[in-house]
Amino acid sequence: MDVKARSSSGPNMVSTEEEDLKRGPWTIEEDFKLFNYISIHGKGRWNSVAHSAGLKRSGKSCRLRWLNYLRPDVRRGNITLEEQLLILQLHSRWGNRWSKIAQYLPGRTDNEIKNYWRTRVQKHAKQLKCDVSSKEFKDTMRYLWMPRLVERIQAATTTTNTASASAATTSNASIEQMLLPNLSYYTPDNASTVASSDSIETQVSPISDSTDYYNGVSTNYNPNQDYLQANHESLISPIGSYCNNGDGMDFGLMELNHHWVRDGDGDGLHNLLNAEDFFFLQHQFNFNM
DNA sequence: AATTTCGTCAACCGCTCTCCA
DNA sequence: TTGGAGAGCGGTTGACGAAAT
Repeated sequence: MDVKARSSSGPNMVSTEEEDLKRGPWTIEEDFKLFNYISIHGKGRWNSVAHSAGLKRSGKSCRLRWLNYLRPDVRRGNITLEEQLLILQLHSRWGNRWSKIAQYLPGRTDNEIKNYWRTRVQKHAKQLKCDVSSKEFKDTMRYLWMPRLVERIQAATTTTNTASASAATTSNASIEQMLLPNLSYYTPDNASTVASSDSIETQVSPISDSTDYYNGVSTNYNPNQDYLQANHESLISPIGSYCNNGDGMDFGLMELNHHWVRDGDGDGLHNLLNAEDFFFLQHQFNFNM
């Protein structure tokens, strides 16, 4: 938050002609008010939502809080390998179009993806002593990093196969559909074709037109539900109240989220690059310089 | 054990876009 | 056609916990 910009009217408050607007971290009570208001009335105009919900917040602030934290379909937790790969692919295509990239990662927010890129990817670019926008770094991502991620995803999938054949059938289908075309996509042999093509758009599908893509995962995970219910016993259940108010309460999206494997793979063990990967990449990168 | 540095993430700002009267 | 209001987007910042010294 921008402390410098805060008014002298009090902590976390900013003066306006109409009222003092609160800023800074949201309290549980504020979350509760906003969540319950939208559960009952839907979203509407954010300024009126803020006012009607009894929040001394700007509409902008309410919108952001809803989108990044409170909405039922938001996913929290570590970025999975599949998501990492997708982010790299989509960023190579669109650059810093975070909201566009986020459309392809159900439940992830543009803010989260942006943070991920800045903290993880840019960090590794720095470690490799190159600019994240340089050709060298992009080539490293394309020809080394992404195939490496695919290998690890496939390895993880193989492990899953051993553990559970039926679950792996679904998982394999999803991963292969998403990733295997990209394995051939990111090869030096077809680099010139790839660099100028629109092929990514044909390989990954946005939420709106790819229902097949998300089939078959049974996990029902709603962290916000956990959070809010843990803190507010009287809170209206998202499940119970969202289905019929018709203004953006999209439980279809919650179903779509289930596509992503939630097995804890996004933890330290599977961060963007583990030590082995990093040495591998560093060696390759220096070799290519 | 205390201090410093680093990494992550929530939330803000300012700008642009879109819609509507 | 135009101007205002609201929404959305990308960049940036500060708080805070974890890791390192």
